[in-house]
Amino acid sequence: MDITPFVGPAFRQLRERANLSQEGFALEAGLDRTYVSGIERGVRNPSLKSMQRLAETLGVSLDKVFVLAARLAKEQASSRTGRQGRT
Amino acid sequence: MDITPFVGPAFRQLRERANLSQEGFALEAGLDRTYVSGIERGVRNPSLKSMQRLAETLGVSLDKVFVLAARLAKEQASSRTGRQGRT
DNA sequence: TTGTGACTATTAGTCCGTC
DNA sequence: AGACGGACTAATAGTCACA
Repeated sequence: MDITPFVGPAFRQLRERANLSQEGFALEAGLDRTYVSGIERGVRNPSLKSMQRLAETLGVSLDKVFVLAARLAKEQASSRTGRQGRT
Repeated sequence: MDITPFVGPAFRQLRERANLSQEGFALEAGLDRTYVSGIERGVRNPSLKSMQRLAETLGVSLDKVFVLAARLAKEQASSRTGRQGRT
């Protein structure tokens, strides 16, 4: 299962949970706002270190981001087959 | 916690568990052997897609690689404090 | 069977802006 | 507040000869 399209959305969800704007988030992480935008939309292919920086800024361990991404991937897969995910 | 130095070793551990040589593994993944070597040793900073490709070749989801990496990071941290990890 | 330095082509990541 | 584009520089992808 390819979870790469869901890593960006996972970051976005965590950022929104933390009540950060994209720009504020990017600034804190020391990255460009347009780049973070691209990552969240899944159109960029970030490096390991970039993702680590983003995770660190959000105060979560990187593996949790990927676990969330995997969950999002499964939710979308099951929504297409009508199966119910975590409520 | 920065788990980036443990992502490469996590890949290595999974590869060895699968009884693959670095060369055979690289070949299957369609990558250069020396490139895989660099990733496993943690001297490379691979992109999300590169890691996805490696995980796919190993037949595991990417989040599991990161969970393993996080476990390795914790094990090393606790080994320095004398605490015992998973046996 | 793997590690390493050096290399080029490609992409990550920045900075300017508009919508 | 965020999507999106162009042009740019720094870093990575991917390869090789050799240890």
